[in-house]
Amino acid sequence: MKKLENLSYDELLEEFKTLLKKNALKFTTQREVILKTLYENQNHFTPENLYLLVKQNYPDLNIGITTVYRTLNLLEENNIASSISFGQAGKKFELSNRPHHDHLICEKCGDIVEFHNDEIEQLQEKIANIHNFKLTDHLMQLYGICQKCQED
Amino acid sequence: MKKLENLSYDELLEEFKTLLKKNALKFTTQREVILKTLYENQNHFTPENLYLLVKQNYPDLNIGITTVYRTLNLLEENNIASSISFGQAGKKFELSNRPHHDHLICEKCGDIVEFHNDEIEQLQEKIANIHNFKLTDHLMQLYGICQKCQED
DNA sequence: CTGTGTGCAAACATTTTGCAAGCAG
DNA sequence: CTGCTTGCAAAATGTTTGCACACAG
Repeated sequence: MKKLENLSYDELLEEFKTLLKKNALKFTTQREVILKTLYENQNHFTPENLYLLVKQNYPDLNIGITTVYRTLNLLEENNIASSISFGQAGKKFELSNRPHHDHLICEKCGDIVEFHNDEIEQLQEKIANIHNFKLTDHLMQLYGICQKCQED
Repeated sequence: MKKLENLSYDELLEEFKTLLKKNALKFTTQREVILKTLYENQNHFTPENLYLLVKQNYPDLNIGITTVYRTLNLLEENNIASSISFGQAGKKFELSNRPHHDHLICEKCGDIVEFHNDEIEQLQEKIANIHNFKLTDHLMQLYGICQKCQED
């Protein structure tokens, strides 16, 4: 699997075009706009949110939410985007070009600190191997009280 | 928050009854049967799966899936059960009386393997310390493809 | 030109809500 | 008795599919 971390928009776009060509799929305005919107707003989007933002930013392009779903699934299947599940609240998607990180979350003030720890990631691989899983992703969130809130 | 790890069924039931009494809620056959079925099948259930199993095990009790949803939410709100999200595939629930563990989840078939790794938990503590957080909890889910699905 | 992509509406799947009847306390 | 609880049906929510027209290659 190709590593997409830290790609610029143009590089990401090339990646997307290559993938489309390889599968005899077509490069359309809708697909381009969705990728661009995801890139320009380094955020986690629900399909609905993304749909509304695209509609707002490109009012002349009469995009349908169906296309947003189809494109997000296409991007995810090809590892250009990834999603996190939220129960019946649905999924949130983000591009795969950001460096990997996990979250340390303060339960009192909601502050989020990003961190990365290779040692843990290696142990996670090891655990997956033991169970014969091919690891594709992980979610690690540590909950606690930050220093500031401990002092209050 | 009360610690429910390793409680027997009777203790769990007492916990549940106390909770119901405290909130002027009623102890019904349906609620008892749902708790019991969760306990006797130390498994992760979707509401649908649990509903079908209860129907099968108690054919005389004409239970509705609505009640299963309502009871699972009640149990979760009161920390007697907890759930994991699966995008549009919904949630899976398990009782909270079991020793701490994390989850390895197959993205294709939804199968869940439990694991526990002290080394990782110690590293998590260390990370929290570096950022001056007092750790209270964590969520760690590894996503991958299980051996069976890799073969397909 | 050919066949993929699109938007729309309808279908689906999962979960929640409104309601009248049932039953625990 | 009182009012919480239940099952049913309908609604709500989120996502996918069928179709005829549009358009990229």
